[in-house]
Amino acid sequence: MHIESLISYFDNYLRLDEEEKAFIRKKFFEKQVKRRQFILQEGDVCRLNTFVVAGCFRMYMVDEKGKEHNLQFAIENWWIGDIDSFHKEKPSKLNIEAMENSIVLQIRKEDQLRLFVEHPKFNRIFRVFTENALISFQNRVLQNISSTAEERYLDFMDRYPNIFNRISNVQIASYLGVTPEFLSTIRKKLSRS
Amino acid sequence: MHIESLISYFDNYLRLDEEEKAFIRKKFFEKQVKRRQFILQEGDVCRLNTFVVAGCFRMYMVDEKGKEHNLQFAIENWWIGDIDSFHKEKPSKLNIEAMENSIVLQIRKEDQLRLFVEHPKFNRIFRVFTENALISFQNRVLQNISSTAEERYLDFMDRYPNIFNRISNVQIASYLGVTPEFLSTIRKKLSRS
DNA sequence: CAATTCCGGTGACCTTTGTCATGTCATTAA
DNA sequence: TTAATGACATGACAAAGGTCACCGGAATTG
Repeated sequence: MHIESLISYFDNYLRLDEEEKAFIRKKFFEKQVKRRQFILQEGDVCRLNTFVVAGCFRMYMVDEKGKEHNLQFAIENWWIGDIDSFHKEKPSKLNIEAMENSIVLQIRKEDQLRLFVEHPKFNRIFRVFTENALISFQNRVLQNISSTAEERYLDFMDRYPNIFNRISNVQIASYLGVTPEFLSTIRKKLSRS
Repeated sequence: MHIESLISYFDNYLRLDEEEKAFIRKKFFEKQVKRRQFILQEGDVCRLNTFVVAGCFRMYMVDEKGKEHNLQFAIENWWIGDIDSFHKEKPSKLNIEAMENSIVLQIRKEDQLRLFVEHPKFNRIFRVFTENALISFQNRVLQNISSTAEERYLDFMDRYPNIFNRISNVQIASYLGVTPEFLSTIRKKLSRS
């Protein structure tokens, strides 16, 4: 049922023919993920590419002090996975955890490669996804080295209202690279303006 | 002459046939860039994808206070360009400047798209480039939100010795997101260990 | 429903990093 | 060769952000 959401999603980029749709229906499989469950844990190889149909995820790294650093979130119509581990088949240093009960569609690496070979249209579509992700991360790096934490917080609020409104401040602080206490200070200052 | 470097470079990824090589020779053109010259300036649309044959470049943004923030460097065998401007044909907010006399090979967007359509092997090769770039930026974001400036400086030194040894500390500081004065403090501390 | 966990805020104190002015030396330009 | 510019370091002072302990309330779990 949810597979049609994914087909719709691809159709927004490039119209799919029946053979392409059949391939999608055949190779993607649906999974229910409960809150606090993982679809990737550090040390494991990331063998699946994941499309979020419903719910919210965070991909994070735990540093040597045990502190968690959120690299990215993913909500409906977003893809998530550790592409480094996925393509190089090496153990991931990242974790992907459901922040609420979620539904995803997943495809194995070998099936995704078949998809690209047998249906080159997907090669193009996925390259656009990767490019868009790269652009986002470049902007994020620039922002991290040129803006204050307050500016980054306001920008996050503006840019991702659908995420901002459903995750806790602790998670936002981790994503921005500040402590929850400091974020609280920022919020207090902003509420006075 | 330098075009053969590029062909060699591609050959490391996937063996090229004669037709593919002919296309490369035909569509890429060489350019000499003097130190302090730009191959992209903010406000212009980035219409060229650039491969560095010799030399060193930096891609940076100037913030509203006039401060320059280095997003990335590029030396021999690296690609550089503002992919956001390149693909969406919108004015760039970035500048790409030669840090020393350099030689590059460049291809226009429409030729690159022809390359992908007529020679799908390049679609795959460039997707690998984009994925590798994305992985680098993800790691950089993680590092920026979880490490001290000192740790980032040491990592930069280890990871990019070929860049580290040919650019000034002012440029490194800008890339790391710290002031030159603070970097000087870090270096002093390190030289005492 | 009770116990536990998590979230959000607070405050004292500390560390990291920034600002600004200054001086010296190296490099570049005229 | 000289003048100008840029790089690098320094130090006093300031700002941004972190640490730690604590408290109250909301959400989650059993």
